[in-house]
Amino acid sequence: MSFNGDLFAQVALDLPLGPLDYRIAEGMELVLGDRVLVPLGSRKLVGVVTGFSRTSGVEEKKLRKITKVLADVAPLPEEWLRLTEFAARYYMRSWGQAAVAALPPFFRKAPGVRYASWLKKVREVKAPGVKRVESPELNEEQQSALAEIGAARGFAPFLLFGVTGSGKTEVYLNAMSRVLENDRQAQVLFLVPEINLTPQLERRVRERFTDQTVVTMHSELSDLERARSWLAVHEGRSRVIVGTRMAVFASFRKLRLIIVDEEHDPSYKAGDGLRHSARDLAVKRAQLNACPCVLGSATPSLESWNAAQRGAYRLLRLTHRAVQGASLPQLSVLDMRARRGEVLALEAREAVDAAIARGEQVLVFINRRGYAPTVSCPMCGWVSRCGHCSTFTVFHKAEKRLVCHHCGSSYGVPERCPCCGNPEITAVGLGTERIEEQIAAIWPDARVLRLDRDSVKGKGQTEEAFAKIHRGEADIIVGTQMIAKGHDFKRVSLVLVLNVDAQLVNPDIRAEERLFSTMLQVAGRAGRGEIPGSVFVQSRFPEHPIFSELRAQSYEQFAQRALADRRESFSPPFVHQAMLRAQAETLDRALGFLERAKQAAPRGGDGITVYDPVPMSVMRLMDEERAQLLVEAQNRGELHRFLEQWCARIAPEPGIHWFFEVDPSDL
DNA sequence: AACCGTGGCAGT
DNA sequence: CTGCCACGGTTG
Repeated sequence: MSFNGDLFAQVALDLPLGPLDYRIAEGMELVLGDRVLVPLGSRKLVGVVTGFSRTSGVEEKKLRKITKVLADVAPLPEEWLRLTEFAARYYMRSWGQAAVAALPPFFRKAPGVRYASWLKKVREVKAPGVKRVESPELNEEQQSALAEIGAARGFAPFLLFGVTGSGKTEVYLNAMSRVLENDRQAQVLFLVPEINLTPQLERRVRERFTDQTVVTMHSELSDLERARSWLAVHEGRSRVIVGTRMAVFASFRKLRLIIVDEEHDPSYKAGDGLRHSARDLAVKRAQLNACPCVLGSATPSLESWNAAQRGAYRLLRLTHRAVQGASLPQLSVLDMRARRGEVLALEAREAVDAAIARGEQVLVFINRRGYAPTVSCPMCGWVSRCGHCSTFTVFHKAEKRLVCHHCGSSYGVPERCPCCGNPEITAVGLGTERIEEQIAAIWPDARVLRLDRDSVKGKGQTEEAFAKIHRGEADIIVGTQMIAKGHDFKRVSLVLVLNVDAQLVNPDIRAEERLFSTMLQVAGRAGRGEIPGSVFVQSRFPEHPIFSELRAQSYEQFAQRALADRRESFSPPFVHQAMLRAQAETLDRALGFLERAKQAAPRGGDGITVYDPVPMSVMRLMDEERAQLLVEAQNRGELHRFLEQWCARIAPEPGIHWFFEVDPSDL
């Protein structure tokens, strides 16, 4: 559809309103998907043309003219409009909020005086010189996975389930290569959880496609770089894009394949804005493009695993480690019940001694930054809390600060208890800093390296720290999640996992799934080279079924049990959920609003359950009190019909900020 | 969401 | 009488 004597255009703007009608000036060239500059009140905003009409239901005097067509960039393609329209409906936002937010900042802001010269810079492509690498023969399993992807016609979702080191990346790269070779215009989208934690993945893609302009898209790029990548893909100059969750909204000429690496990773879920799941939208987008979508993981999300079991996704398995000489590590659980106060069990200490003596490296994994999760007064029970959030503040010893990990506020450490004056306040619990300190005390001659968000600032330092490990310049590495992802540590033979118990008793239904996935990922760091690996997990719940599943390195066993639990407890993926969330100055205001909203809810069918409003687990965040209300439905279509009707009936209240979160990931 | 206009109230 | 702020309604 394009402008054809129509008088009005519908323009989607970044407002909680549907597209607005604008008059088209005589002689103005305009097509669907054009970015336009329009007046709104006293403002000038960039919007996207979503439709045309001969008439408008809006009063004559209200209608205003489109100021300008931003025609120096091609219009957004139809497929992109369909995607953003779908995302807006699905996640309960206006089309404009989904569409305009999906554009890089440079293209969603009203052009300034230097727009033209900037656009020239945006069109300059910088191609880093990389040597081509042909990365190895495929084994039989990899070949058959590749053949199935290659044989797919139209929309075809795959779940590539492959153990750590089984060579999923090779399958991705070959599938991409085929698509790029078969069609000179075809483009591929490669989604990754966090690009900075997997710099070698980006490098592998670049080394493989040296004849292509490979671009990246993630939040750490500057506005100029993001605009550059976006435009290169939009104009078809780049056919390979590697990016984080925002990249699912890139604009393509001819998207023919989507890869979602580590599809289970929680960072695919956006914690702000639309609150979308990039993985789910990737599947939807593949459907809109009638192309294959490959979701890959060693520990798939239970949603994807279930979809594969139902036959909705085609399951591809890689069961062998493709890495030469690598073997699965031996995993043992150390019962910590009888050893209160001990940080490291005797067996763990002996294993560290032995590994160091052999000149091998040890990884100590603890998923908590700082020295201790809180400081407390043993006399009166006072604990350090954030002044802006309902959270404890974490003690960071090196900086001598108490830091809120939710809002970032930091406080001085009091000399004595602010409550009773007791001069002996103590650090409670363990963090990476404290483990580093204790390990240095037990093994004074070992070279200890700590790797977490506080010890390395920025990409350069992170890469340098990893390089140090690879060069063998550290004996014991203490770290968080950061050390779990993607790295092939050739000299690591022993992994210690501390402090998993908090996750085992976490009421969040997804906590166990996340724990299983991180533990398996961490365990996979041991024994990737010539050296056989072993893993020790310390827990006070050694009988928990998750450990036998881990010991067997059996994701399938875990998934079967976890899915049975989910089915029994009527949890996702067997029900569909949405959350109505409200923020206000006081908790009572937020809860009161939700209660009134609940009263206004339409009569849902039997398949809909509307729960009572409750405070969120972190009730106060940055001086805002937060509460939420859960809605569950047997059927997704029914849930969305219900939400749409409900949304229209919710009366806004002053001082209340509210929104829906569809498919919430943490309750 | 961001802006404007209204109206209440404090300060001159 | 003026100026400031808070609130509520509107934006095409």
